[in-house]
Amino acid sequence: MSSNPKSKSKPAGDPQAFTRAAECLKTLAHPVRLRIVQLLLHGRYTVGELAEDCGILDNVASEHLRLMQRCGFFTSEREGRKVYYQVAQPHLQNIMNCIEDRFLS
Amino acid sequence: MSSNPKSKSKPAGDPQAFTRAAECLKTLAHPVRLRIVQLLLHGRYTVGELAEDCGILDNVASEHLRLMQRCGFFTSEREGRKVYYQVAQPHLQNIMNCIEDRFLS
DNA sequence: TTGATATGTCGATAGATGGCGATATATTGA
DNA sequence: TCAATATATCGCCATCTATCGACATATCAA
Repeated sequence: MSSNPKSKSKPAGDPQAFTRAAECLKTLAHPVRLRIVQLLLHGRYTVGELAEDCGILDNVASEHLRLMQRCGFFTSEREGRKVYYQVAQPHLQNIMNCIEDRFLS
Repeated sequence: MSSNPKSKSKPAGDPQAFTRAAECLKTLAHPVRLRIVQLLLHGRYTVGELAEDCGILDNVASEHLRLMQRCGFFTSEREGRKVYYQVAQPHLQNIMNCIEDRFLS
């Protein structure tokens, strides 16, 4: 009998997968970006609308959105001079549910 | 009719809660720390065992563990000269399930 | 006690990150 | 065309982060 009965066998772990996961989590791990994800899970918003809600400059919001878009979280559509962002990664809802469950309730 | 039918009302968001959530997520957002969480969700391990599995120096593993312990992820128990770490935060399993679902399968 | 093992802490350093101002691009309307 | 609006990008800089080597502490066994 091992002193560690739960782990007769260690879970397999592909280091590259952990690296990719960590990159996406790091992108999520910012208060403004979490708020943006929460908002976009409830609808479409423009850069300016998100910036105003978060109390940040438009260009800063634009950079946060670009980071998250690179992770595949969002897509964007231009309508006139405005650009609407929306959620593209289905798992974002699950992860946000976990976060809200732990921190926002 | 709004052009944004999903969000008649924006979700409430306490900025401090987002800050706390972001701090914990940032702690999780590191490939080695993700692997450590995964291992500890399957059993108890010592600093040296975790370091060896991750291919890092013992003192580096110790620092990762200290960071995560500060977030309340783990507790530790000394047994002789070894220190065993184990999961203390119940939500870790849920969040790790989401991450494994997205990246490790 | 002494030496070996296991873990923890500290200081230094390289690299990454976040936010700002300035500037660039795109779109619309006068 | 020109000016106004909305978004995106760039360079700079202050701050944070990860890692390492060195050292400190704790425990055990001879």
